[in-house]
Amino acid sequence: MLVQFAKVARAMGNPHRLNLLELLAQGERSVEALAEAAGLSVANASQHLQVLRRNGLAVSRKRGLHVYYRLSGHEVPILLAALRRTAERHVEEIGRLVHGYFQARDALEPLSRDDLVGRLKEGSVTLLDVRPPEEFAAGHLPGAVNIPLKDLKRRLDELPAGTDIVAYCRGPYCVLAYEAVATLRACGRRARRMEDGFPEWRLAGLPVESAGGA
Amino acid sequence: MLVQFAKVARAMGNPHRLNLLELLAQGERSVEALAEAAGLSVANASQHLQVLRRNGLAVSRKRGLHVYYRLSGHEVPILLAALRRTAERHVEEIGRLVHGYFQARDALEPLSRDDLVGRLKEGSVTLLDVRPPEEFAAGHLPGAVNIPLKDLKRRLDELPAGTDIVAYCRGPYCVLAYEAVATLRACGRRARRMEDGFPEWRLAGLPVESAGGA
DNA sequence: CTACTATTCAATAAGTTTCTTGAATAGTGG
DNA sequence: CCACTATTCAAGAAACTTATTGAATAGTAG
Repeated sequence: MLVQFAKVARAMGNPHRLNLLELLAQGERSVEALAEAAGLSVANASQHLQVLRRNGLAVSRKRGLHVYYRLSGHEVPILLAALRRTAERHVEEIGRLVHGYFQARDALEPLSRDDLVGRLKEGSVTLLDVRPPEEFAAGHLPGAVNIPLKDLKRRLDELPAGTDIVAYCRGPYCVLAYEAVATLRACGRRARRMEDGFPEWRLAGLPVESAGGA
Repeated sequence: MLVQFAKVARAMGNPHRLNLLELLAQGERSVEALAEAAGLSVANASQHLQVLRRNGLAVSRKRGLHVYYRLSGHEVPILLAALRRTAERHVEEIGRLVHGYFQARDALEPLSRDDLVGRLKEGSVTLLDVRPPEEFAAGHLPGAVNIPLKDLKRRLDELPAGTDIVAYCRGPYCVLAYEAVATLRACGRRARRMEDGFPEWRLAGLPVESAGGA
């Protein structure tokens, strides 16, 4: 029994595979797209993905030429979150990183999911998704505007002037939203970041919109 | 960042270390005791424990000649539980085991923690802890009687005759309570098992009694 | 100070993981 | 059926993990 559990843990015990899992948490993608996004050779990405599949963390389906991978179920992001939380709390090396780089930016007034839901109902905020368009297309928060971080300065006028802006990205270890809020404030806008990212939102069972219409 | 997370995952990626973690979830213990319980040489156990410590999963303190290890915090059992749940759901090999050996025994009427709390208030059950005395001493459910599985037949008369017996052990993957219920029923007693074990009970913040008086 | 114990350290041999490379497979469009 | 593409497979070199051994360290009791 423990041997099997250890195999699953070991499947997560490689940074590239963790990276692939976080990418898969954004939605289904082909091997090629994943390899590209993770900065791996296709053969290598394929091998890592097979490890994830063999250990029940991901599943794949073939559609035409492409093989699409996705996470095998809801438990996987929960497991990833538990791993993050444990690692964060206990490894000093990580502790220093989190409380240096990230906590320095905590002044950016994180807004919890619940608070955000309330403010969206009031209509008092503009929701900004700063992830790349592919990820936005795969799924996003209802009503969100997509401006990838790198285009933000250029496309600033697409954001209504009067309202507060709430930015979100991939999750607690993604820096996109932090950068976006910093940028927006530098441009004189009132901006905050959402505490979590898209995967956590979906995980919480909250409504999601996607490009395909579904 | 991902590199650090991967290290933590990898620290759990060995069956002996998972076993040590489950033992540590029972309470603090010396290297020697852990080595003995896990069936490892002392040097080997020491090395595995150091891996756990280096990755923030366990901490140690020296008291006299002995070094005592324990889990580093609440997040660790949560992480272990998440790992179990994921592995259980998705690895077919485990699936077969769970639905063979364990589910065959599911007729042993598992009682949830909440139901148990209710029945304890009514006073309609005898609570039986079938773990070894050391683990019982380190902490147990309030009011529980400790009869290790191997002594159960011999000490049957210590259990009051009229009431239902609810047996518990180390947790969902521990077989002690299953065996105990089977044994008790074979002896004509009305017995059920508690769904989880002692670590889960403590994790849920429910009251715990221990030998030292604390 | 000496004998003794619990734990850790260091070295090594066997096994596993990882990345790279190039070839094999399977599905598509003409 | 052919050329083409996406993915997987296979083999090999380098880097890591693991269990075992025996020696080193640090604390206790006499």
